[in-house]
Amino acid sequence: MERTSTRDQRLDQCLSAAYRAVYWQGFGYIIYDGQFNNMPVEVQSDGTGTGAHVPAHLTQIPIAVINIGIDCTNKIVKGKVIHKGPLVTVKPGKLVQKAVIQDDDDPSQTMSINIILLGSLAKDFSEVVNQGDVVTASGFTVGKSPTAKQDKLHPFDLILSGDDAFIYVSQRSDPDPKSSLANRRRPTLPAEDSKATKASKYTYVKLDNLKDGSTVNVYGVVVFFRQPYQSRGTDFCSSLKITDQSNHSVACTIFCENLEDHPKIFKIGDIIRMHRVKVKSYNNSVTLVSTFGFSVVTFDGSVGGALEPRTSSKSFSFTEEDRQTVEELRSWAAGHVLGPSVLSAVPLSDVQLTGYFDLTCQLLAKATIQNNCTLLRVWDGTKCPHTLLEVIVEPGCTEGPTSFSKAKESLIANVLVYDNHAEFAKQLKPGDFLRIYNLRAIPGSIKVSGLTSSKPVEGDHVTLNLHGGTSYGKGIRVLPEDNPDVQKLKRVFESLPKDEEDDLSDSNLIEIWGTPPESLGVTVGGKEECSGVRTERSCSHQMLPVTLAQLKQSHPDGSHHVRVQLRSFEPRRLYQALKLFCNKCSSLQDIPDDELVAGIFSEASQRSRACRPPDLLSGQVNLHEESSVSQSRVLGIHLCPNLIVKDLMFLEGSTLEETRLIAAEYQNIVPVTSSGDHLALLDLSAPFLFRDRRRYYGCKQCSETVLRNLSSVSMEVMDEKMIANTLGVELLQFVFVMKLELQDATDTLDVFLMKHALHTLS
DNA sequence: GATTAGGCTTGG
Repeated sequence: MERTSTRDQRLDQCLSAAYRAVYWQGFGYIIYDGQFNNMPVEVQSDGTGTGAHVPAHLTQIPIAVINIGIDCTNKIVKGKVIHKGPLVTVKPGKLVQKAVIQDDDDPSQTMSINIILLGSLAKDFSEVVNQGDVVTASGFTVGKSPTAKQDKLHPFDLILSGDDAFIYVSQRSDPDPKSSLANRRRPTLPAEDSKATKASKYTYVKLDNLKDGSTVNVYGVVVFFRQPYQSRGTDFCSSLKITDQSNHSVACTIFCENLEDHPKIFKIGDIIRMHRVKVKSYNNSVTLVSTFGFSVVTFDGSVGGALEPRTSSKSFSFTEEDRQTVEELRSWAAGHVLGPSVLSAVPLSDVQLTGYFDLTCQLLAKATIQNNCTLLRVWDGTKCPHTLLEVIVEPGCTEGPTSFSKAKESLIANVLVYDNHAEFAKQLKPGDFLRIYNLRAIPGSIKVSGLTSSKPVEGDHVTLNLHGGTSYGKGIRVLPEDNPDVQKLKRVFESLPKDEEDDLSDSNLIEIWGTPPESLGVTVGGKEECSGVRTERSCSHQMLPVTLAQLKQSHPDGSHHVRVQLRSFEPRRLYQALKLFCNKCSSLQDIPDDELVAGIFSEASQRSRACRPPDLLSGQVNLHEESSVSQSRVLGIHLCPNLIVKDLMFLEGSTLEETRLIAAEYQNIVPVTSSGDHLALLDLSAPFLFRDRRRYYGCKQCSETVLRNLSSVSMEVMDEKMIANTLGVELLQFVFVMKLELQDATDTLDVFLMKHALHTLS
């Protein structure tokens, strides 16, 4: 950021908006404070099955060709809604709705893509569109899918936001009688429906009616489960136990090669539907074992919960009858004790000194402790009443932030996971929402090969361990964003007081300040090895990322989350990032160099006449310079009568160097010049105050300096703010400013990062 | 159309 007028002007222009909008959150990501564009978006909900409302000039493109580079202008994407997530309030008034659509025109094409709807469109969509509807989207943008790895769907997302975005609902096959909007639509009988009707109707056997050797379809409520684990054969194995209204409980063993195909069970009480399980007798009990063509779908078990099927099945049928079955099982289960674990979900604040429990939490950081032991640093927004194990981690072993603010740190629990769970933890990423099953709270602290430090043995201590093995369902599961418990957690996090220093504490700043920029790895990375600008940093924000193109269209006051590449940054050296900022007029300027300041002092010194203002205590010091005896100068020293001598001194006629030397001895020096009988401050390009070895500057534009009636001045606290206030100076703030040039596939964006820096300068 | 597993902890 070299000092050029054009650059300064640009900075000035940008800053008033950018200052409000952009916060320094570590250099890895940006929060852009703005609201989603709230333009009304029409959802055409009374389609007749022909897509007649879609304007003719729009061209349909297949889902398979969607790519970040495509031109989305006048393009439409059509697909059947195979999954509809809940309407999520990211922040008050900011809605997000996620759905998955599948290419419906080409049955051989099974590619599905996530569509993300923002703002009012999200709300409309959530009210009007049902699973099974065929929708046509236009005015979308394409973003990289952050969940592609997990959901195995399309590598890109369709993002619908703002007034260009439209959803045309052209068909639906499964009317929801509860939706009044849906009822307004004409009953449709498109090909879709006949296809659905053709699908063989499944019959489900109650659990008290299982005949040995038969292959059946069943519904049940989960009373026990363990996460799938690698069997000694070719498959992963899940074992679970289910029950139903017959009160019989049946053990099930499921073998599937792919983890994806295993039942996605999150908690006891989940509802499960299995197709093609074989009834086998073992130890005089009936069991169910998966057989060829096995498929499974699970649902949340809470009464009134969303009816979101969790399945990897591409072709998946769900009828009104299914809906009823699920609801009936939910109601039935609500009145029955399903197992001890149903009560085992415990927040950190309720952790007992001894016992096992399930913890729903967010992973903030993780670290390898030993070959078979990984530390998970997690939180759920509540504070554990017991002293938790502290773990010392060797440098370079941590993924995610290595330190947090005090406030956040007090909410973080260290969980040690062993063996198979340490192995599983390799795939976890900071920010993931987790449920840790059968976590054990052990009273007292345990040393882990000298790597843990026990606090003084006072009060209650507790260590959280997830021991190896899968007995009692021990395990870890990553919960999806739309999970109701995850939503709850997010709300808790949002309600916590904002923690400004969370990502860049003072100590971190000081560390950066003292570190050559080259070794900072450009600070884009949160990982230890910051070797280049492409290091990835994940953060714990829960907003869906938007593209830069979308961000540029938004109003500049809300929060956005972008995933971008850093193209360039300025300045290259951190000290060059230090600027002066005026809170009043938002102007930004460089700190004047000593040469300029010395010139101002020198000029003022020559003008000075060492006057004696009537309201101050004044004295003079005659200076005879050895080098030129002919020239002597007079330093004027003025003190406020009602202030202690050392507290504030107005120094007249001194050079910069002299001022600096005197300022080393006296606490507050205000350099002045005289005009007639009155004192005046120097040109405000020079510091107006030398205090505690720091120099303070005032805004030329906003200051209205007054150095009269100083006799009546009294200050309760003598600090730079009070002094500036007394003198009519608008105090300039020290700030770090960096300019980043960001890019993604859609656009580039210049971003200014600002952070108040005063407390780090010494 | 073979095989896997068939809950039930204690320890870093």
